[in-house]
Amino acid sequence: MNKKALVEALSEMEVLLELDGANPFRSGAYGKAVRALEALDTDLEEHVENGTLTDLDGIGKGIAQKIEEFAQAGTISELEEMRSKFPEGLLEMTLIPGLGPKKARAVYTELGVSSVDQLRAACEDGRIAGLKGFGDKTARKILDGIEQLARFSGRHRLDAALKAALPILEKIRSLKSVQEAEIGGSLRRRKETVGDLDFVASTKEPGKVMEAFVSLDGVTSVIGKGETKSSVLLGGTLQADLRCVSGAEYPFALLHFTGSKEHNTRLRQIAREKGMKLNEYGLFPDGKEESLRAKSEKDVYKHLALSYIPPEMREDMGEVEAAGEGKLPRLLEQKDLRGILHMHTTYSDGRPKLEDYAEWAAAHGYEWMGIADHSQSLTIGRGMSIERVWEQHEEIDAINKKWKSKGVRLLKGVECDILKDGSLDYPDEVLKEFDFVICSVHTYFNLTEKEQTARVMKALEHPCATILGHATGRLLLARDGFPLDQHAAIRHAAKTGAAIEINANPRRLDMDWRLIPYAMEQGVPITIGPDAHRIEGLDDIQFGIAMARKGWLGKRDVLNCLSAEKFLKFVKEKKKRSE
DNA sequence: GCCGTTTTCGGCCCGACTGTTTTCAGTCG
Repeated sequence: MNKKALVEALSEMEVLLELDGANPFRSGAYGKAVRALEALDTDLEEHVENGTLTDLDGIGKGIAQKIEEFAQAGTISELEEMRSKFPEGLLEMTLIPGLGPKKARAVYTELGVSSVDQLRAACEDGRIAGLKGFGDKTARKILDGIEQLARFSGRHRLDAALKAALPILEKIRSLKSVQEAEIGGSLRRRKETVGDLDFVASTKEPGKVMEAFVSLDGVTSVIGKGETKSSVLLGGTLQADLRCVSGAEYPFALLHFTGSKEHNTRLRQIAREKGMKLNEYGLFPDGKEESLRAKSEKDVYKHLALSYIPPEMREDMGEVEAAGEGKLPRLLEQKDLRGILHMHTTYSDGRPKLEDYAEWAAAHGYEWMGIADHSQSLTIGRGMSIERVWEQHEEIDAINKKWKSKGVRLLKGVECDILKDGSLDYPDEVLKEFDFVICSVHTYFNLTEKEQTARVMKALEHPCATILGHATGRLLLARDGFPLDQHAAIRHAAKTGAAIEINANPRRLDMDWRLIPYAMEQGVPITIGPDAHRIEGLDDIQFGIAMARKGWLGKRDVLNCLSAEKFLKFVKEKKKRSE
């Protein structure tokens, strides 16, 4: 069964029910089920076969039945029925910022408007402004929303968002009236893509801060400006929100605006169970108007009898329960890493010379660098011929001699293409000369899921295959990955003793962090690779670490934290296991 | 539609801002 299609179908149910004016808790239940499915780190099909769907939190009898129907028939009869009630264009209309299901339904029933184009016309000729509950400003807002929808998908890559946010944070912090300020939202949680930028600040003069915020450089329009909250558009495409609170409220506000929404909901439920109310201003015991005090987020969690949950984990994927039982892992930190692997040099399509990486490692306190240039068949990446491999190995030996006293070592790796039939891109006698082999798919993306899965699994069976590189080949916001049964690939990695890479390049961040818990459960170790083609690309390791943290990884789970000798020992053991 | 030793009904997290109202609904996060 196609999980993505199922998620889309259930999401559509949610919107259609909203349009239909159904009980909001009923439509919301579909949203909750969708999140449960997205967070699912086990095999969906197993749940369907074993009839254990209702074990999942948020999936009850009704939705389980619909999932089973979808698995059988490929569609859901009630969905088909609902679809016939509303024209297709209405769904698209609800994507327009500022236009929700209620207004969409009103323009449809009152004016017969059933597409974005018709809606634009109705805004322009004044019909919208004439509707009850609508006005000139609403019509204009809808037009703006339509334009915004057409111009960009609404999401931004983590690296771009961070780059835009940091200078703004600096400016907010530099304001005299601001005491503390921080980035919140999905950016603080280090999601691989973010919708907008959120900032939280503590101040005694929110008006001044609001004024300064809406007049920042780069602000192209002001979406809203209130006494304590403002939203602006940066460069016409990126929305930024700032919320101001008092110093005492700040920890609660930071927690609230970091989210996720689902995490907050869980925290509020816990607060209620303890006879308290949690909101962005404080934590209030029932009947009292004064909040419990907190100096930091840590104190808020403490009041709820939870250990501190780092922002990256706040996705309601079991972290609240684990924090309640004191079972949160100690998350990976940059200082835990001893080596970095997966970088390209002038031997293939990278800009740095081999020795540049040795220098960088010495300057940044790393013990080893796993060089991994492209293999011979990837001509577009200037892959290495066998002769070039020998040349590179000689040069690495020479560099290692020179750098030994500085405690830096280059490892002779390769990013070896997985060919169409699942075989590797060099003969065995060449492969065995590498210290490690990252296997990656760069070609034939259009095979079926079954074929791709078999292809990747076969590659992992090769004794010399150490690591599966960027598992799906996805490019965030640009290209979907090729179809791959990642659960099966993970199980096969476990069986063959292979590791799986978190490709830290912010365009990829592949394998997806949501699959990491499953890899851990199966006992598959993880490597973090920047896939660097320039020296600056090595800084991308931070994004890989962030994904590792989102996947609850600690020092023990990540091969980068081993010494070079221990890492090579891992490679050897893998060879033995697959032979 | 989901959920449950306050359980099979009656709840379901909470608040800011906007635009339209004349006290509030809709949208968003």
